[in-house]
Amino acid sequence: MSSAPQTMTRIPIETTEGIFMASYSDKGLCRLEFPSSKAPNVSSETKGMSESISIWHGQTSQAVLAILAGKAPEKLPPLDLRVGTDFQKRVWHALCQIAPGETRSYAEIAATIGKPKATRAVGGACGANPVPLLVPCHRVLAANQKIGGFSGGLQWKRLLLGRERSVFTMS
DNA sequence: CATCCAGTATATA
DNA sequence: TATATACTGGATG
Repeated sequence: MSSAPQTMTRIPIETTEGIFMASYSDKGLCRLEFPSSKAPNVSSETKGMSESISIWHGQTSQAVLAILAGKAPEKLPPLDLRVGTDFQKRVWHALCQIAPGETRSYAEIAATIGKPKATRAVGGACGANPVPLLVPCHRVLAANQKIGGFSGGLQWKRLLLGRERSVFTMS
């Protein structure tokens, strides 16, 4: 597959923690980004937006806000996860099974997908997760409930876990 | 707590 | 194909 010009629509999501950026393709939510900076402009031009994307964005916004509040999202938009190996998809799917307030270890996730030794690979899959929050990669702690690391910024992991009243150990 | 080694998947050259 | 890397885990000092 070589360069497929996808019509990506980027729409900001305003939250109490900042402006998230949601990218949609014609298949669904393709990527979700943490607030990069102060996000000065919030154009949110809904001109060339299709109806589908408008609906998806509503669901995404609701889901993000719910998660930031420490609750489980009621509904999720279709995720366009064509990018990603079978292994990664298995990992992401396993992450979605973690209930709010619950935490799992990378070893547990690895065992769940049938690769109990691929703990490190699981970490890599989490880091490659294009849709954080919706796929609760932040609920995955290292062994012994250590906070571990987080590609999007350790700060987010701590914040989200705190929102869900999850307990974790400092490394 | 700091270091080192083990075993797996992915990215890049 | 070879090498480096990753949101690890376990053993060791």
